[in-house]
Amino acid sequence: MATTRKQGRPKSEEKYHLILHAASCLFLKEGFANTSMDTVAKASGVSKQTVYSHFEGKDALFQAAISSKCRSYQLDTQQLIDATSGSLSLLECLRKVGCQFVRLLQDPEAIAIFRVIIAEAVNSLHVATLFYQAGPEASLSTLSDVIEKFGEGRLSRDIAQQLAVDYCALLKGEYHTMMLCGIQSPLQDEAITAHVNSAAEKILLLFTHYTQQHN
Amino acid sequence: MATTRKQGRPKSEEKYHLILHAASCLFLKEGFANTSMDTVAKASGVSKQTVYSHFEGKDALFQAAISSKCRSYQLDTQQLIDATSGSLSLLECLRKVGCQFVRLLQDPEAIAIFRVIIAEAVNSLHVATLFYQAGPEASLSTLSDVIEKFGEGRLSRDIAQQLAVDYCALLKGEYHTMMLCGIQSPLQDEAITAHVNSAAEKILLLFTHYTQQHN
DNA sequence: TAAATACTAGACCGTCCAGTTTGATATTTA
DNA sequence: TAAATATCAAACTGGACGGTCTAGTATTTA
Repeated sequence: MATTRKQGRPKSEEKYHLILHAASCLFLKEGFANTSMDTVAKASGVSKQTVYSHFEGKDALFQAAISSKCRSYQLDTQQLIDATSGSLSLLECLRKVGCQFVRLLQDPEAIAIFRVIIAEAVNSLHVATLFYQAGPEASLSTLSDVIEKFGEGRLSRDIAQQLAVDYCALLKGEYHTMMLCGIQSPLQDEAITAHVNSAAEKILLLFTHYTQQHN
Repeated sequence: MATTRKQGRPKSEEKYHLILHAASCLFLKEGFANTSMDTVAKASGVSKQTVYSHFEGKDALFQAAISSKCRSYQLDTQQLIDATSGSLSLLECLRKVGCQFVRLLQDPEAIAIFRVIIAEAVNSLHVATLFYQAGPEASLSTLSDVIEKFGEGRLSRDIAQQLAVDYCALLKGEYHTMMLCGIQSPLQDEAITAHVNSAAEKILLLFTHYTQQHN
């Protein structure tokens, strides 16, 4: 019944996206409480009633906005898989994925999403879950796959996963917390490279330690 | 002029603390936006006017409340210093401080502080800075001292600090983010021990690696 | 064309809330 | 006692905001 035509003027898909886009920006910039439905309507160039015709209420709009943002914030999985199939060493591979990961962590918009999610976690556990699965969990699982692949059987799935978590943790370091608190600005490219290299070497050390133990 | 007596009835110190305590609880439980001055007054058993006589406004009250909470959330530095002076090995010492640290990270109230700080970071950068210095930064510096002491000169201050950051990062792992997002409940004691042991061993591995390089 | 639905602009409602004001009472010092 | 300040209870102000309603216009299908 996907083709069932409804009578009357159809809802404008364009307006739907205009609203969603404006809402995303506002929620991320101002937070949930400080964003009013009137402002959203004004910012999307649409009447307030139209906002309510596309979304049930403020909560629904928030959920839709965050969900849409989550979709655009993920590691470039395909590129990483390609990398592992190539001739890269584990260290080079870790560097590559580490850089992507740090860039993601540093992105002001990603930080803004984190902030708003954490702020509303108590009231919108569902949204927080959505975010976590689409974001951190997905990234971790990608990274975990990469590491396991390099283990070539000498590494149990568990250990690979643990190493992935450790690598992410080292990459975050103190920067992530500081950025969430707003007391650290994004790193320069050189600083990122240095930080990633240092973390990657440490993980490599752990990796070789665990693979040797298994011989 | 600290002893200058003012005329008239003096402000009640007890009421000041009642207000501060009630405000802390409410801000942590409900967040800044969802806590009203009327509620604070009611919860402290005091008239609204009295609240405004002790604190300039909502912002000032928030800052005072968070500051007071920060003071009560720090690693037990003295105990840790004692530990390093004793006969504990580095591994045992790392375990000890790691357990304290993880317990701190898991404390629901500490999580609540983090949440409210992150949520208000944009509007109250000053409070966020206060919090970060009194909390994470102080912990890190303590831990860093401990590690440096065990290095016995074979470890530069920089490397010790880096190891401290790494250890904290490993201890946080994914748990901290998940707890901030509200999708992870505190670990049981056994799980904490296991997690801490695993992280401590990894840091020990890095520690010996760095100290050997320096020989 | 007629029915149905989307959309607009703006008024409107009820609620919540930070902060002020008022007028009375309590406590402290001079 | 008198002046000064704190405290209380409660009303009040001014504004923001989520959500609804209205009345008129636009668009689409039958």
